[in-house]
Amino acid sequence: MLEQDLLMKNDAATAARPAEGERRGRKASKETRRLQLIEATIDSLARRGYSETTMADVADGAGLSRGIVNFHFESKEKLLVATLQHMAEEYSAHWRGALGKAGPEPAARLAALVGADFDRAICNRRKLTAWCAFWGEARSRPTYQALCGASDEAYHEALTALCAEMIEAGGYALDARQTAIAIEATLEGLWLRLMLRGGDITREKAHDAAKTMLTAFFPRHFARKAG
Amino acid sequence: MLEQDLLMKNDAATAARPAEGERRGRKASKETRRLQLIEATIDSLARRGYSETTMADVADGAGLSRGIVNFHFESKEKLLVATLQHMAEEYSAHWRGALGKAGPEPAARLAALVGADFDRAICNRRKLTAWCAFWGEARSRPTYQALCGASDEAYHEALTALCAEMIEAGGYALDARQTAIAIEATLEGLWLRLMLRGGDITREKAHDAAKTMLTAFFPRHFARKAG
DNA sequence: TCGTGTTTGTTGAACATTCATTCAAAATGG
DNA sequence: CCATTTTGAATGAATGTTCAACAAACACGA
Repeated sequence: MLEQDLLMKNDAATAARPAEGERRGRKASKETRRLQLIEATIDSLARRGYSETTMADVADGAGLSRGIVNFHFESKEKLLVATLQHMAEEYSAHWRGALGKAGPEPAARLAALVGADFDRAICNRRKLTAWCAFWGEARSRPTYQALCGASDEAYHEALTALCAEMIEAGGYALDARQTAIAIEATLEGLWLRLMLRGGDITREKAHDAAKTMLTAFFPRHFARKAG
Repeated sequence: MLEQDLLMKNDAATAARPAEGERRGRKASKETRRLQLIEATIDSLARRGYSETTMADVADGAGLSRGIVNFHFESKEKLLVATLQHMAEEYSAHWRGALGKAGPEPAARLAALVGADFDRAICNRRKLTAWCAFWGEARSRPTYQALCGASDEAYHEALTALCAEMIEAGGYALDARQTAIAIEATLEGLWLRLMLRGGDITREKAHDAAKTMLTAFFPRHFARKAG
């Protein structure tokens, strides 16, 4: 309930905000400060992990005083929920944008969808670590689980539809749903690998592995090239 | 939710009870008690998550007093490291065992390796949740990162070698290393999905998705079948 | 078998620390 | 001058660790 209200507010503010008025009015200031604290929270999650992220560290990271977080967010729990919500919205907007820019060809759209996951803006150590921190706590916190799942719901639909198109167009002997699940799992798994051993594998190599898999599934649409 | 809680409770009860007629109370050997506490730790991680796992909860879960953990393990940190180590060793022994039982055929060995990941003994909610809890903290704790990575090192080697055999035998236009990375990522991603939305997908369906992916990579070795 | 001293394992309360939260007071801006 | 925002110290709760006391197993001589 409350999370939804916050979500609506964020969306409304973002949508209604003119390109000019950044710091005019109390509301804009308030939203700016909230974003600043959310960014500091992501920093802290990435630097210290979930269990060692403290209100004091977030406040320090934002260069503000200790009590400020409880003023803008009611509690630590709500700050973290807002942070996860922010990341989920950013992720969702990102792949939707990538899909919007792609042409009508299913193969190109699929490549765009997969490529979006490896964009610098989304796929960097800071964000991946924060995501993984939330995943680690998701099982025991229904709110996190719902937020992680909600954004993927639409993603799963879009990907399944694309796979179905590809299968029909190319005459592949594949099950669309299972193929979509496998692709999604591979993408998440590659994120996990990038997170757990950033030195071992680069973003580009992970993207290459993802493209290799796409080629394996849809050889008639994607050209095979050496890694 | 309710089912999950019940499942967790059952698991906890199992761990706290004398498993397989092992001796409890005073006569329990040092190693037995350590294992008992490690199991209670996995229970607590699965039930409450990493950040809310406390020494008191572990001790209660094991049916022992508060100070006992600091006697057998020096500190909370060392208890958690020992727990992760225990899980890593169990995982390693499991896939090595599966590989040992498989015949000499590369395809059968590959199927066995992949199938091991979806065995009940390894792939259950309790263990997956505990793994994910550690993953969430791994980035900010080098010790965890090393322990997570160490077990996968050998796995990666074995899988890459198998892929190379398959590629040569079947004349596939694939890069062994990249294929291995993609397969590993898919398996980990499927684990993650099972963890994050256990109600949405079953262990069997995840295994099917993995087999679908194997078939896509090596169509001449694995028969294509629906479902 | 018994008695006795020693080692080992266990308990639970006390302690110190960390941390989220509260709030009165101060600062800021319209 | 009023409403809003920010500060920072105080507060109280939670939690990891320590430790003195206690109990069980053990060793060993009689």
